[in-house]
Amino acid sequence: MTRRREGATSELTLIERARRTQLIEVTIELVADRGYAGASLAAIAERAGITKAAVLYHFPTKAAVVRAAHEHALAALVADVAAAVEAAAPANRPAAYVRSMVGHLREHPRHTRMIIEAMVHDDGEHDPAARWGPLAQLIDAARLARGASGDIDPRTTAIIVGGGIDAIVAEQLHDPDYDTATAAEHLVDMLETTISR
Amino acid sequence: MTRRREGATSELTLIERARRTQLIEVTIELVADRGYAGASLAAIAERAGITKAAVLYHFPTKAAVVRAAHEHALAALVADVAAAVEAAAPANRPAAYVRSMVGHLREHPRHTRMIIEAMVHDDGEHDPAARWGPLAQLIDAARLARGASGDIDPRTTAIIVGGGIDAIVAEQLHDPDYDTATAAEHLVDMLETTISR
DNA sequence: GTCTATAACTTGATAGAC
DNA sequence: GTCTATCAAGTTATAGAC
Repeated sequence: MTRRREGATSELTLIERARRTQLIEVTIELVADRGYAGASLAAIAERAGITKAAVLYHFPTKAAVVRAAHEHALAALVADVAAAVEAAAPANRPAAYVRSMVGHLREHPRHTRMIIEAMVHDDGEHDPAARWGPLAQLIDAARLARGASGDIDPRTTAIIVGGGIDAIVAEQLHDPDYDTATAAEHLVDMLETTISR
Repeated sequence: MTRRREGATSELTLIERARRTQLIEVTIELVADRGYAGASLAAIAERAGITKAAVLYHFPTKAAVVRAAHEHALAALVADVAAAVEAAAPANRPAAYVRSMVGHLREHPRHTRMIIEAMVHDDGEHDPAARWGPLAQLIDAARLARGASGDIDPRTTAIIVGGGIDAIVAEQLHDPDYDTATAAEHLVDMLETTISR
């Protein structure tokens, strides 16, 4: 009975890749629907149409399944935002960051819940600086490019804006009619005013 | 074997009130330390120094214990913020709201975790408008008092600022040295600039 | 008013048949 | 490669003794 290691995706057969992908997808759906607590091994197996033991054949532990699901959702977000940011001029990158992140989260609501759940629940392992660090750097660079001279704290600005993004997305999760694009522009306005000082 | 109903606190004896209070306190601590998932009936009973059955004598279900703990933390926050807001002139109330909420959450970190956990996890029952509604009203009133005329959306402003408050407090939870007072002033600045238009 | 004892169930995980 | 069968440990909750 061979047991799949957590990494080493390069050595997996096609059907194993498919199963892993399927398990990651149902786990994301499950976490989005019922939260971390509702994503039990039994529930994951049921949604995938296989047994608990079969799930644990493809992943060493339940935690590994959830971790893989989280990493999948996060990687998609990071790739999307990074592409949008790099396509913008340095002075406009903070705005591009806000717009693309709100846009991505709106377009992938289940990924969003997965990421939020992991952020809140992943005990200790989560580093907040990983969240606000990149935006803080973009703000610094943008201010340099614009020649702004006031003394703002990029860390706090990034933290506040990050929280604003989360809140906008959370609102849209509850009220699908909420206009996140306009809200994002509102947030961009506030950010622009702050960093232009 | 009489069974306590959930409400009707007025009819409780003194020692029952003490037990209820104690159970609420240990539950808040437990949720703050280990999250919703870690706050099992067994854990609550152990911290309170009684048995699981004894806990369920004072509350009908485990969910009722957690609900009571959440309501306790929330009531303290609301009372504190309401007092600070009412003490301020209408034009300054949005700022008072931000300062007092950040201040309260900083001074009661365990209550904070409890409230966040409930916000994220309380399935569906939670109404986001209850969060941004009051601040949106304060913003409206402040703009009226100042004679501001631009067209901002109080709802979105309130949502963004609420998210900013959460993010500041979350950061302080992870880095106790983070200066939330200064961060709150930063957020107040952004808010003031927005609503003065 | 608080306990012991236990019911009834779910959890994640393993061993071994096929 | 996926299954059945089983596991020990955890969960909430109840019944009834004291």
